[in-house]
Amino acid sequence: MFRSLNSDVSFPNLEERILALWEKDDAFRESVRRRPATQSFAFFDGPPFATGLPHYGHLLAGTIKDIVPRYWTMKGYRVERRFGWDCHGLPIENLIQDELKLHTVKDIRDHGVGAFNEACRAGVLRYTKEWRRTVSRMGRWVDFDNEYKTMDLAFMESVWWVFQQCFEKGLIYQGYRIQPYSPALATSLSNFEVNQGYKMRQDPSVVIAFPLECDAKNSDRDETLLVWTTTPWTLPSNLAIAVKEDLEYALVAHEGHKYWVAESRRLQYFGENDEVIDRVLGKALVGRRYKPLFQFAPLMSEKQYAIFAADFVSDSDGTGAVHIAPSFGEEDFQLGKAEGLGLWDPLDAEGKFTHLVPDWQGIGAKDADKAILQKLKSDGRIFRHETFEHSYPHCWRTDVPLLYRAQKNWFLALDKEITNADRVTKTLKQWMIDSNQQIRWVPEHIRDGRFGKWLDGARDWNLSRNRFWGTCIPVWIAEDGDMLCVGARAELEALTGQKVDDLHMHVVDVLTIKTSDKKTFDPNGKAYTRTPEVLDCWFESGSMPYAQGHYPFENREALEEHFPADFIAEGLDQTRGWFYTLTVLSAALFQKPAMKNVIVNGIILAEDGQKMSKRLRNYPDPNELIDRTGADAIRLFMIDSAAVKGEELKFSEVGVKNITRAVLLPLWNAVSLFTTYANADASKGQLTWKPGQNRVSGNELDRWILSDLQALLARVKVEMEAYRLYNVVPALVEFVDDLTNWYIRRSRRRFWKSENDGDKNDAYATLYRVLVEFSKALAPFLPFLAEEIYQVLVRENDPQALVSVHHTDYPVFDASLFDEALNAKMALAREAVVLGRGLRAERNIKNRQPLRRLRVVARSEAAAAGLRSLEDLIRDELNVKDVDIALDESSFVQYQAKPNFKALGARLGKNMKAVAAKCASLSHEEIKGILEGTPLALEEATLTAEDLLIIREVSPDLAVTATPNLTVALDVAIDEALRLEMLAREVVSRIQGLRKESDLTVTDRVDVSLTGVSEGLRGAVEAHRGYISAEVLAASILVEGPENGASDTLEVDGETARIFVRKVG
RNA sequence: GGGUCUGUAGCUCAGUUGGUUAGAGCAUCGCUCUGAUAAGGCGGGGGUCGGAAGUUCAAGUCUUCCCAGGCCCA
Repeated sequence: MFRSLNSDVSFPNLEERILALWEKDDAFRESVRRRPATQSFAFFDGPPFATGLPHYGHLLAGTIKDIVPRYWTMKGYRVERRFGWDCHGLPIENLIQDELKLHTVKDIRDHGVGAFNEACRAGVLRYTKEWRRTVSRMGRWVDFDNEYKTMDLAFMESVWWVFQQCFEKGLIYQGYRIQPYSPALATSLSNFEVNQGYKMRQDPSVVIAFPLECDAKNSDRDETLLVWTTTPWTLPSNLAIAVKEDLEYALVAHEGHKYWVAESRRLQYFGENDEVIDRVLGKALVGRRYKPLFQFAPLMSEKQYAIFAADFVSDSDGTGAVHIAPSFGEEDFQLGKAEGLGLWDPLDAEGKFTHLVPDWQGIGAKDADKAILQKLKSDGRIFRHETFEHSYPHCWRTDVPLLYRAQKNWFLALDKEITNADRVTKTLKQWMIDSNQQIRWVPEHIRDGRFGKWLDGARDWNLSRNRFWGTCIPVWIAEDGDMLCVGARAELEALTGQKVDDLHMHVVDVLTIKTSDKKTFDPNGKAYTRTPEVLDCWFESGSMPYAQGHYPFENREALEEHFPADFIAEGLDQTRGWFYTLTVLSAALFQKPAMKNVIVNGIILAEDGQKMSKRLRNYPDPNELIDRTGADAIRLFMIDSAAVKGEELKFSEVGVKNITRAVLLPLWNAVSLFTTYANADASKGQLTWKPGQNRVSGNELDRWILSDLQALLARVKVEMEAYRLYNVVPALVEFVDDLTNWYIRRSRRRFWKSENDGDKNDAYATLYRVLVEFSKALAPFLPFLAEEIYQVLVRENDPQALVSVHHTDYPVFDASLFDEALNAKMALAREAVVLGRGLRAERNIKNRQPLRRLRVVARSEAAAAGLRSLEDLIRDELNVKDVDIALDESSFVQYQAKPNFKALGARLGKNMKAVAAKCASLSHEEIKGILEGTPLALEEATLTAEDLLIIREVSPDLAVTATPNLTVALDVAIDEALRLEMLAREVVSRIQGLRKESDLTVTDRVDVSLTGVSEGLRGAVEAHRGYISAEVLAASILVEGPENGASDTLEVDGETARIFVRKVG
C-alpha cells in the first residue's frame, strides 16, 4: 500500500525526482493560483546582475526568499514572486568593452553607441539559464517566466515616471561634485571601483614659492609663501592658497629671501641658523594676495590668488600652506564653493590639457607633471623637489592613476520639503528617517544602527553616470537653459512627433524635441537637447516596486495592494544599496517605507574564515555541492545559523553533512520504518487503521508526541511571524529528536507485536498523523524531503489529495491535542531514564543485564503521580524488573544548602554574603526541617524552602544520583536468575545479528543451533527458551545441534557457545 | 579616522529582567545499545566567558576604556 523506501537513500536523486514532479504538476504556479488574489502577501525580489554566476550569498538570500513566501502561501496568502534582472550599468558595459576591445569612451563613440548598446542588450542575459538552473535546483520557487528586466521598455518608462515625480517635486538639481575620474576610461568611477585599485606609486613632492603681493599694509616686504603639493598638474588650475587660522607661521630669512612657513615645519626646510624675522598666526596671512604661477586661468572672482583660512590644513606634512585648485579635490572644491572662486578645469574628457593650457596641450595631466616642474624650475618657483612613495588609487581596468575632478552631475536633494496626502510637511530626509522607524528589521539593530546612522548622515544622491547603457536621464534642455522633464513614452512622442519604442540613448537621442507649449511638437518651437547622462542603475532597482508592474501606466490597483512590500530579504551589503534606494524613492513618491519586514543576511565566508575566493579555491563549487549533498541540507545548514540575522557564516561542507546525518536521515528512517511495518501488517491483514484516519489513543506515548507537535507548531508560528528564522530550525531539530529517539524508540515493539490489537493501530495512526503534519510544518524549510514524505504517505494513497504538500494549509496549533502536564511528566520520565543510564555506566553494568529495582524519588506528589503513569516506559528502557516511585529520599541523600540568590538577594542586599555563609553550614536535619515546612529564623532573615537550593550529596557506595528534580537509586545486585536472563538476551542479540547479516526479512523464521555450550548458557537457554524463540522467530532451538548456517561465537561473562542460524525451509 | 557588528571549550554556537556549579552540537577518547537508523545512549578530558577598570550583596550579562576581527563609510 505504501511505496517501500530504500534506507540508503540518495537525497540529491530524490530532489531531482521531486523537481520533475513539480514541473509535471506545475506545482509552483498552482500554489500561487489556489490562494485568493484578495489576500496577498507582497514580496519584492532585488534584481541581481546577470553578468556573473550565483554564489553562496545568493543561495542564502534565495533560501530566505523561498522559506518566508512558502510559509505565507501555506498560511493562505497569495504570494507572487517575480524574479528580476539588473541589466544596466558598468558590469555589462565593461564586459562588452572587453569583448569588443573598446578601451575608452572615445572607442565606444567611434564604434557607435547604438552598436555598443545593442551588444550590451544581447549579452547581458547570458547567464540567466545558469541562474535559473541553480536557483530552481535549490528548491526556490520563483517566477522566471514572468521576470522583470530593468532594460525592458515598460520598466524604463516607469523609471522615467519616478524621475519625473522627483523632478516635479523639485528634488532634482544639477551641480558639481568631486569624483574619482579615470582618464583612460573617460569616466568617473564608483567608490567600489576605487577601492579595488589602490597601489603604491611614486609621485613628486614639491614645495613651490609663491611671492606675496605688496599691499598697503605690507608695502616694503618682499615675502614668499612656501606651498606644498604632490600634484603639479593641478598647479595651472591654482586659484587660491589656504592656511590654518590658529597655526603659527614663521618668516625666515634664507639666502637673501624671506619665506613664510609653518613654525612647526620650519626645521624641515631651514637650518637652526636661518634667522626668524617674524612669527604670526595664520589669520594674519589670510587675505593677502600672491603672484600666480601661470596666466592660463581667467580672472573669475575678486578673491582669486588670495590666501584663505581652512580647517583641513594641517602641519603634519608639507609647509602648512596648501595650494587650492577647486576643480581638483574635495577640500579645494568646498573652499572654492564657500568663497565663490568658481571652477576652472583645463582638461578634456581623457584628462589631457586642452587649448586652455597651450604649453602642454594634448599631454595627459599626470604625464605633464615633469614638464610643468621644469618650467617652474626655470622660473625659479621651485623651492624643493623630492619624490615620495604612497598608496594611490588607480583605475582598476587600465591601471592608470585616477584624478579627483569636479564633475557636473544630477542630484536628488534630500533637504527639500515634501507634503504628503495628509498635509504633513517634512524634508525628504525626515520622511526617510520616519519610514525607517516603521520597518521591522531582522536583526533589529540595523534600524537604528547601520541603516539609521547612514540615513542620518546621508548626502544628496548623485543620480547621473556618464555612460551609455542605461536609462537616459529624461531631461531636455533648451539653449536658454529651460528644462523639460519627460515622464512617459507618450509625452516624448507628443514632443517629437515620432513613434518611440525604446528609451535607450541611441534611440532617444536622435530625436529632436521642438515645442512651443512644452506639450506638443511644433516644428517652429524651441529646440531642446537631452542632457547626456544616464541614470545610476541603483535608481532603477530602487524604482523596482513601481517599475516591475509598469506603474502607473498599468496595474494601478495592484500597486496599491502590493505596496509597501510585506517582506524583502537581502545581504548586509545592501544597506547602502537597495535598502537605501528603495527607502529614498518611496519616501520621495509616497512618504512611506517600501517594505514592512526585512531579513538581512550576513556574508558567507569560506570554511577557513576568509572571504570565498576563486583564486584561493577555499570553497566547493555550489552546483557540485548541491549534487553531492542535496539542496535541503544546504538550506537547513544556512538557515540554522546566525547568517539569517546579519552575522557572518563560515560555510563548511562538514556542517552540511552533519545536517543530513542529524536531521534528514533520522527523519527518513522514521518514514521508512513506518512504511515497512505498515506494509507488513497490511499484508498480514492486521492493519485495521486506514491512512488519514485519526484515532483517539489512550497510549501516553501517542498523546505525548501529538502534544509535543502542538508545542512545536505554536513555537514556529511565533518565530515565523517575527521573521526569526534562526529560532525555527532548532525547534524542528528537537522535534525530530523527540520523534525518533523517544517516541519511535519506545514504540518500536508496538509495531512489531504480532497481536492485532488496538494499541498497534493506535501507534500507526499516531505516527502517520505526526509524520504528515510534520512534513507540512517542514515544507517551507525542507521543500524536497517534506514533499517526498507527503507523496509517499498521502498522495500516492489518495488520488483526491492535493498534489503537493506545498498546496496544503500550514498546520495550526490544536489546543485539544496539547497537554502541558503530559509534556512535563514525559520530560521528567526521560530525565529519570538519563540518570538511570548514567548509574549503569558508572557501575559498568550493561543494559542487557536486567536489574531488580530502580527507585525514583520525586519532589512532589503530582510529579510522583506523573512518573507512576509512565513506569512501564522507565522499566523497559532501563531494563529493571521494578520501578518504585517515592517521595522520601532521606535514606540515601545528605542535604546541603546554597542560598537562592535570586529570591534572597533583593530582600537582603548587603547581608547576602553573611546569609550565604550560614546557608552553607546548615545541617542535614536543619535543611530537612525547612523542606518539611518549618522556617528557620536567622539573625538577618527567616529562611523558607523557597530561599534555599538543595544540594543532594550521595554516598559513593550507593548507586544514587540526584538533580533538583529527581533522585534516582539503582539496585545493582545481580543474582543468578538475573544473570541467566542477561545471558538469554546475549543469545538473542547474537542471533539477531546473524539474522541481519544473512539479510533475512523481519518476518522470516529460523532454526537455531548452539554447540560447545557452557553450563551457564545451557541453563539460560533452558530457562528462557520461550522468550528467545519469540524474540528471534525461532522454529526450533537445539542445544548441541547441527553446525549449519550463519554462525558466530558468543563469549560473555566467562560463558561460551557457537551459534548457528538458518532460515526455515 | 568614523559608524556598526562580533569575540564564551579544539571547532560551530546558545546563554532570559544581572542571581545555583557557564551549557549544547561537532570533534576526540572510553564504555554501551540496537528486529528502523552510515544511527542511538552514557561518561571523560577540554573554559582566566578578548583585556582592564567601574557599578552592585552579586557581572558572561550593565557602564567606560583598550585589544583583535568582519562589514560599511571616509
